[in-house]
Amino acid sequence: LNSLLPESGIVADIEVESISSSNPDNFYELKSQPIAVRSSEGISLFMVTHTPANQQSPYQPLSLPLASTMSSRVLLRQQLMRAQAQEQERREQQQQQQAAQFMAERAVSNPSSPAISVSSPVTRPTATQVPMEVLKVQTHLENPTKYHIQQAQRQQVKQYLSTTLGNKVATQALALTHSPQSASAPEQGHPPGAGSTPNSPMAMLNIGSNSEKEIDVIDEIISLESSFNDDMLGLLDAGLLPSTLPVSANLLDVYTNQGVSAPAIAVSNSCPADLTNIKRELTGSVIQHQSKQCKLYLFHIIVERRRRFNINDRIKELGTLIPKSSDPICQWRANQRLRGALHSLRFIRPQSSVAMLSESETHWVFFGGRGGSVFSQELEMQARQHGLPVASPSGLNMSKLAVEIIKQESDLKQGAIGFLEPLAPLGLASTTLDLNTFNFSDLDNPVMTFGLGLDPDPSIEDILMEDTLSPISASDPLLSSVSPGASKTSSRRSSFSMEEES
Amino acid sequence: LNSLLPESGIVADIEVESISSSNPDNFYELKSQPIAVRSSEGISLFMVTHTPANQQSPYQPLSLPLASTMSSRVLLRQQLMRAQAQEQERREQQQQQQAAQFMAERAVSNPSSPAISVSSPVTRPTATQVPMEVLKVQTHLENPTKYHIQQAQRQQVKQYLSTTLGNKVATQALALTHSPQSASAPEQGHPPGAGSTPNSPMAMLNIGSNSEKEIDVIDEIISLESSFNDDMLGLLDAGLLPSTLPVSANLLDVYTNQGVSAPAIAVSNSCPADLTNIKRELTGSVIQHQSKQCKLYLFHIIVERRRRFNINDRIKELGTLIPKSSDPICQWRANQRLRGALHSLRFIRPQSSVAMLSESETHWVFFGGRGGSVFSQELEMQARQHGLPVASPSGLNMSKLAVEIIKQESDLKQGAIGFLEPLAPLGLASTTLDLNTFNFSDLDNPVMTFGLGLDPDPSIEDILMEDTLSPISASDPLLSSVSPGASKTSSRRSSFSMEEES
DNA sequence: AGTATCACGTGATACT
DNA sequence: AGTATCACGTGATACT
Repeated sequence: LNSLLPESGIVADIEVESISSSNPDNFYELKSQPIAVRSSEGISLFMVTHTPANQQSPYQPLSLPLASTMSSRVLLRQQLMRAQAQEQERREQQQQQQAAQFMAERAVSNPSSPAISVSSPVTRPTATQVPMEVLKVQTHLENPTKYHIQQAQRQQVKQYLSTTLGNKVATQALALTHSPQSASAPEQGHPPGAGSTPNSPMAMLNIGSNSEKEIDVIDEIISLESSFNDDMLGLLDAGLLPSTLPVSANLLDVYTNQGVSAPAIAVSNSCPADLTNIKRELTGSVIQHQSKQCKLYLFHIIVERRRRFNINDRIKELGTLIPKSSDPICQWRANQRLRGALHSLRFIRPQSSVAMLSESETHWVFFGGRGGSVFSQELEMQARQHGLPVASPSGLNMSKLAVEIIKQESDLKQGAIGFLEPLAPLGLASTTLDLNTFNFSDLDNPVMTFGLGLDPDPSIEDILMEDTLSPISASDPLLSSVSPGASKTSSRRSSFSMEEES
Repeated sequence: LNSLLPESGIVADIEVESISSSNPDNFYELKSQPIAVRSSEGISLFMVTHTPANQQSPYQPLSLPLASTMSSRVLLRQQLMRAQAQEQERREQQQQQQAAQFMAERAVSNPSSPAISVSSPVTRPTATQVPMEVLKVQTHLENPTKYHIQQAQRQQVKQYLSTTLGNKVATQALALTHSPQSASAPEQGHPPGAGSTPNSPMAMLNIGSNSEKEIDVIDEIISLESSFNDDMLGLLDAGLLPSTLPVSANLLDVYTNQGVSAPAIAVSNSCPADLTNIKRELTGSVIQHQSKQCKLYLFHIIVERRRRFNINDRIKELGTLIPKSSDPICQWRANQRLRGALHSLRFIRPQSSVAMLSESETHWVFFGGRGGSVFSQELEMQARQHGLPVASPSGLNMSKLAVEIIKQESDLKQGAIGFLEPLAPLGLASTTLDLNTFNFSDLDNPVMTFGLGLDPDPSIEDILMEDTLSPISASDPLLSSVSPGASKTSSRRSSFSMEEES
């Protein structure tokens, strides 16, 4: 049985592939596969390893006559897809054999036997063969994308199938893919996603926790990963690389900001499993086609994918930091997350103008505080009581973030004057302002202004709800010619400054 | 002369094209053009307007035999490029004629006559023909991308050339492209970017300020924009569409958040000019090839482009809100901007745990404040003075963001207790804490804990400098097989929790 | 050459 | 059908 493990691991992967490929709302990685399967009879492009010295592209495009209008990466991709298709066909045959073998060996207690139907990609089995509970996903992501959910579904189906076909396969697949269910015992055979600490962020930390037990499984991982590498080719079938465990540990570090910070906040995780998965898909079948270009090509894809994940995870994390609106839909989109973060940062800290002011010649004292809050209301009231000049530009009302006090003389009278807490990170905080004892008349020639180009301060609720960022519509000038009959009326009011022309 | 204007506008555009295409570090839009020019002798694909009922793609791919492995959009793009190439050739001939005409009409006072060399794309003129001052860019973007700078360069070169060839062309080009120099009089003929309020954000508001004078120029814009539209085909050469000015006004509104907020902060502007430019490039030459698919195709490109710009602009804006590090390089990358924003938001507002706590059964009082600041130090000192239990988990020291006080009884003794300013936006602020009068012994059974899953609080300087986000390197597990001989030693220390297995 | 960044166009998909 | 969103792979490019 142990000798079958490498193959059985691949079989489990393929089974999920064939399930979801027959599913009408299937998944990203599949989009290239129907083409790839057919490409064996269509156009056939082979990679030329002795490329000419065309230095324009870093990937050194092939010099086939057809390639004059096609990029080198297109060729590389086609070639990868073709190799994948062949590999897929080969493994499908193997899998059918093996599925039959399993069925013969074990008495099948489950009447909806998934192992059979799954192995035939021609029919449309989907939900009828796999119980619906398996497709229910519990994730610790706050706003999971459909992408994420589908990935979780894939893994759950994978585990479900593996509990039927064999436990070793299951643990292998889960040790790779960060599934929270890897902590719950897979031997029980019940569909996952039922209980077992679903939302706990600690679930993420269980990755590879059982890895000591799965040396044989890790061997397969190594073979898949190192099949991608020229220099490790000699070790491919040996299965005794010593640096396996640190590699798995690193995979955790990467997605938790190296453990330095934020253990409780949603660890960046939108698609970490896919990185490994897709790499396996990309690399598992091209062992025999390795070259320098191919390596660069795959490296670039992986690196760029990682960059995207980093950015997206950070945007999602920003979404968790801004105050929640009543409508959860508002935080799903990246633009709205960023918008909320911008607003939150803006009314708390008066951004660049502070740094600018602190470096200027005149002595500025800047009181930060949120408009509408106790501080700014109090400051405004005191300012008015003392008859200070209050500049309130049109469109800006008194509920502003910042209150500036310009003192014409060089220094302030000693007292409890200083910067409020929000300015502390700028290194500008000295003492805490005590409103009870502070008196504006202690300053010589104070001048108080409001606004200074800061935002008006509607409630954060309004900011998140209203769409201040001009959703693309027919009134958009860029699209007005595309979608006719719009923006004729409402947008005319917005005037630009005509007074500028000299 | 007036009848020549539409052509001269195109000529100015082409001149910049040919300059930058001969420049080794040239520009994005050019990448497709060498192929397009050559495609007239290479593969020739024609668009079939009576597409079959292949409903898989929303763009209805063509049913050519070759198209089986190629996507519909690839075909659309190739066809667009081909049309562009033909248009380009036609305009180049026209331009050469016109340049000669201009040279014959006027005495050329400038010895480095750019009009001639520029019109021949074969040679390598670049900096020798155009004075270096023209290539110096002054932008109001705080962290301009190279993309932005090159765009500004293009426009400055465009204006420089137009001051030699004719003023009308200059004003037309600038009215389209948001250049800050549009306010300074282009008639003076000196290279732009010298003085004239370079960094003022008000410069952005001058877009289209001279538009009243340029009705004839706007005609050309209309013809370019509406050539993209089926329904406006009848008006194409008429040049009397009434809704022109609102469209230009809208273009401003779109990129200033509809004028509601943030007039002084860097208005989102990374590439607004390009939207118009590229659309002109895309559409100017495909007048005769319009169809439903083509419209959808271009619409999708524009919409997606806009989404990208929105996200990027917001990320850039976030970069202006976080405290400046001494090294300006740190803020250039999107990931670091987001990282800084995350950190800034995190230590000011204790994110979701606050909302969670406020809704819980037990009564929590939460004091926000930055670690190391006066408040938290003071709170810590007082807590220790009163012998309160202080929980300080390993790895977390006292300079933490949050200080929690759990009161076991239902309500607090009345006093000056409340939430600090940073929590006001959550609606949790009641009164201001006065440290001078507040006494911890006023609370019944207070328990003080630090941490609560909040970040350790290094200085913002450290956060921005250090790369806590695991830059992609050879030690990356995903890449370890690609780049051999790394991550053997250092990453082994990071352990995962082995205690989980039951 | 290794390790990144960015803008881009593309296909799939969601919500009216 | 109109108007969006997202993840993706790709080419160009930057910095060692």
